[in-house]
Amino acid sequence: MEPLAFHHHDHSHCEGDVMHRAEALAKEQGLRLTPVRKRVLEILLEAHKAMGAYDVLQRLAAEGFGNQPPVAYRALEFLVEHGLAHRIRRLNAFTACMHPGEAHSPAFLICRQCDSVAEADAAGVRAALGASADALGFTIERSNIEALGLCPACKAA
Amino acid sequence: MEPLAFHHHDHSHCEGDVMHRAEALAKEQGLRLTPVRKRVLEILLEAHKAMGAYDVLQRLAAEGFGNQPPVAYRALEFLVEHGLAHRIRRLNAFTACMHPGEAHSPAFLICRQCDSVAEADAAGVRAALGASADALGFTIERSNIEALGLCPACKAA
DNA sequence: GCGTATATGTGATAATATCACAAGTCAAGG
DNA sequence: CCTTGACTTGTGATATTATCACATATACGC
Ligand SMILES: [Zn+2]
Ligand SMILES: [Zn+2]
Ligand SMILES: [Zn+2]
Ligand SMILES: [Zn+2]
Repeated sequence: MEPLAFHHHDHSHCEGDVMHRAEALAKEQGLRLTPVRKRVLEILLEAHKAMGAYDVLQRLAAEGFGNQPPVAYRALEFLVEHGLAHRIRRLNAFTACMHPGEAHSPAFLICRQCDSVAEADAAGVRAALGASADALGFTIERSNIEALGLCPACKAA
Repeated sequence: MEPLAFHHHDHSHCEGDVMHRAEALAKEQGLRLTPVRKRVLEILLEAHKAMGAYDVLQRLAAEGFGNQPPVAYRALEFLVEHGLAHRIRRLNAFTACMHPGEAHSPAFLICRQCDSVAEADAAGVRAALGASADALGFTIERSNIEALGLCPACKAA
């Protein structure tokens, strides 16, 4: 898992690459990556940052899709459900997954200055959390791990 | 840090105990634990689970306090700000801190069945998260760590 | 093609959160 | 005592986020 967000990279390439993997994944798992869903994923990838459902909706409406909230929420829900996007609760927002297919429950690093969001490796974090939960007899099914702070770029400035 | 929530305990005692510590803490730090703020903390302690701002507001209104959202939100914000309560983003809700004073950035274990919320020790989790962030040059200022799953009681049933 | 499950469009509404401004409280300092 | 300024609360309005209900359309298995 590479930490794309905080390093310079050919973004158009990363867009295409992730999109390509997402489509392959959908085919492989028999998911229906319909036009709306695909477009929402593209929008998230283009933005390369967390977007609110209504921001996404605005883009969709401008392109001739429905303009009611459920249109955006349903597509986003689908993407999150199938690991193609993530929900950032701290921001009431969504972001494309940069590592579709690689089973992961990432941690999110959110820059309070520039609003960029990076997926960090959370294997160690999950292990520690699991240990704490075990000690209490609690069984974890899902988890949200989000950190707010300053990204390298904003720290420099 | 004891995991109160998932074990039987004399709840009225725990209420009084935590409240007592919170008041001592407020005095010590020159915080103004006004009637509304104190009452909100009591309400959260009585409930012993996460409550939405509007649930709290309803209780306040019934007791003669203001009945507009800012009344609840301001008190809750104050409590969170000063470590007397926590915000559970996954639930859009708030819960009293069971360990006021003890500096901690806890992890929350949320039962999807009975909605109980426990604060788990997150020292190890924070360390792991910090390491992941360091590797990306990201500086963490705050973090939310929330896990959804089944508590011991609901697992048994 | 037909029937069924799934997906989308659309209007309405619910739930959550913030803004703006007036009025009240409180603790110094003069 | 009175003024002043910081903080707190009350209140109405509004913004933002999310879901419901139901009709229509599309895709898929047969
Ligand atoms: Zn991801
Ligand atoms: Zn930044
Ligand atoms: Zn706590
Ligand atoms: Zn439970």
